[in-house]
Amino acid sequence: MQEISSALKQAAKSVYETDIEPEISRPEAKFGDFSSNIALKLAAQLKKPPREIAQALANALSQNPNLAKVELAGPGFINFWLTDKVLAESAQAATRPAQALAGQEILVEFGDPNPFKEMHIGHLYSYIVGDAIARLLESAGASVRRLSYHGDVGLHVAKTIWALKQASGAAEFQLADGLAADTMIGNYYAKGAEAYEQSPSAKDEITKINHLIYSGQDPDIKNIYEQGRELSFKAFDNILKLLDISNDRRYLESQTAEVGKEMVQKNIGPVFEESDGAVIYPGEKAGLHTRVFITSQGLPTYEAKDLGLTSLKDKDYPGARRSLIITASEQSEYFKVMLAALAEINRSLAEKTTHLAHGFLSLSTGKMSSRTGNVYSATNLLAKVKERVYAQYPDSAQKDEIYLGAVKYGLLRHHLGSDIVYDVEESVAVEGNSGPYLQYAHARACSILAKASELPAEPAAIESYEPPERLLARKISEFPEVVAGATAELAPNQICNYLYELAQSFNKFYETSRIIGDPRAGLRLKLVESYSQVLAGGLKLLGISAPERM
RNA sequence: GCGCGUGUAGCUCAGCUGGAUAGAGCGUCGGCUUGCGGAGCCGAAGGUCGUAGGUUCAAAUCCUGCCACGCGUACCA
Repeated sequence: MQEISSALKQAAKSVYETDIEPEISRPEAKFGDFSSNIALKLAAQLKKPPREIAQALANALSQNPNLAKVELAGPGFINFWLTDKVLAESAQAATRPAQALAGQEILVEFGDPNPFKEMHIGHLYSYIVGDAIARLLESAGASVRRLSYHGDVGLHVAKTIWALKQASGAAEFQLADGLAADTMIGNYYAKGAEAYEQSPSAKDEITKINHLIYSGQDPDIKNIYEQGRELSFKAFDNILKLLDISNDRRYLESQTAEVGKEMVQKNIGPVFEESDGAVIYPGEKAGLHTRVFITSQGLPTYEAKDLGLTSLKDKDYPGARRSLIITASEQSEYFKVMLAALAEINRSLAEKTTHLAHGFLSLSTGKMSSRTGNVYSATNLLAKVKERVYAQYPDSAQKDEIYLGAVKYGLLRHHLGSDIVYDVEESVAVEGNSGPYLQYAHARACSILAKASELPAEPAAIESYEPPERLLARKISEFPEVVAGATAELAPNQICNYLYELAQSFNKFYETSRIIGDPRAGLRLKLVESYSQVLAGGLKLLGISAPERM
């Protein structure tokens, strides 16, 4: 691809004395392996018919030994066919990802559930998509630091602690294990939140607890708080371990408050303004919202704290080239304001920081009500899918890989910005575009390879492909480009699309091409091998396992 | 009101840095199996790409207006 591009560039230069960066694309199979619209682009500039230009450029490339055929088509496209030999080589090499980000340190913040509350499905989505993006960056050679940020202060904490005090204190936490710990915390929060709404006396007590948490004066509260926070994080760890998602460092809101407040106060005048006793950033001057950074009571808001967080990250990772923050899209506007303020304080830090918004996740059945904290929890969703998969695969040793793959793929296959309506049945359906479908596709290929390995090796020296073989080889060879594109655009769903198409290509090939025992077994086995490696590699980028049987 | 996002087949979604006849899954209808895992393959029906304009050789894709839905809009996070 690179080679065709530079050859075209050369040709344009020598024939027409013009500099242009040719666009090469992957057209439908009938239009060749690669295609360029360069002649159409040049037509206006050179004031010549596009087909004439295309013909001249095609002639210049027709002698290239790696190309089997160069043709004109349509209004002036140039279509290229690789020789089967070159195609075979590129399919073989497809499993090696390009190291475009080698040596770069990149920070990725995602997940961000709050302790003293249950992790809900929005956090689950954020974790899964953030992890996939981190994996993409890692595959390109980057050193990724997975970070998260947690609201460990505030009214929600007081509500949970109030409910804990009503029960027997944090001691009960000790009893819960695995995913149950998270559910238990959620239950306490729900009790506290309900009491806060329903009972004036409870509301007073909760407000009082909130102050005591800040002051740290009451040893009993302090004890419950510290234990509760630790156990909350343990509960999150249990979920993350299950999901095979790692987390390098947690930042806490209680750490960022002072740093952020200081940053704001130092910049009152040049950046921030005082208004009605509060300190604000006048975002309206730049078409953004004006937001409060320090309240009239002198407390830093989330805005100020997040400013502090960027500074903490910068101190901890001074060499980081980029810093991504992944959250739900409801925070998009807010982040623009925060980053605009940051740009005025520390331009280079703001420039390397990017906010990435994902859509809202809901379930095709069941509504969420966020009023009482009765949101749909991550553990509920996982349990539901697990139950469904366990019923379908009672004897499989891969039950857990299957249900986790179903959840991850079901979320990741969507475009990042759009809202998702998650359908449990669809996500576990084995026929259709699902995680289990791809896992099955992989297991089937592995089973062929396992059988073949028991037989004597077949020679692979066949010079040319039959059509179904060629289509599969072509699809396999696209993998590195797809990964590069998905990484550049931070779009894991492009990997999903590709893998699904890849599996379809394989199934078509498989339908017509006998492998074991066929005279072409050697060549075909090589294809199956590359295919299963690429499929497994692609699934790995999504954080999905590729079982050899299921 | 203003800002951001979304609007593509009955349903769920790809495609959006302009390119060839707008794709897939589910669902519907029809076909394929004395064989490597049929969880598959082949075919049919199904589309004013929200809408009206504009730019262009070429628009689902870019620009503008309008409509619908979601989110945000100063002391919550």
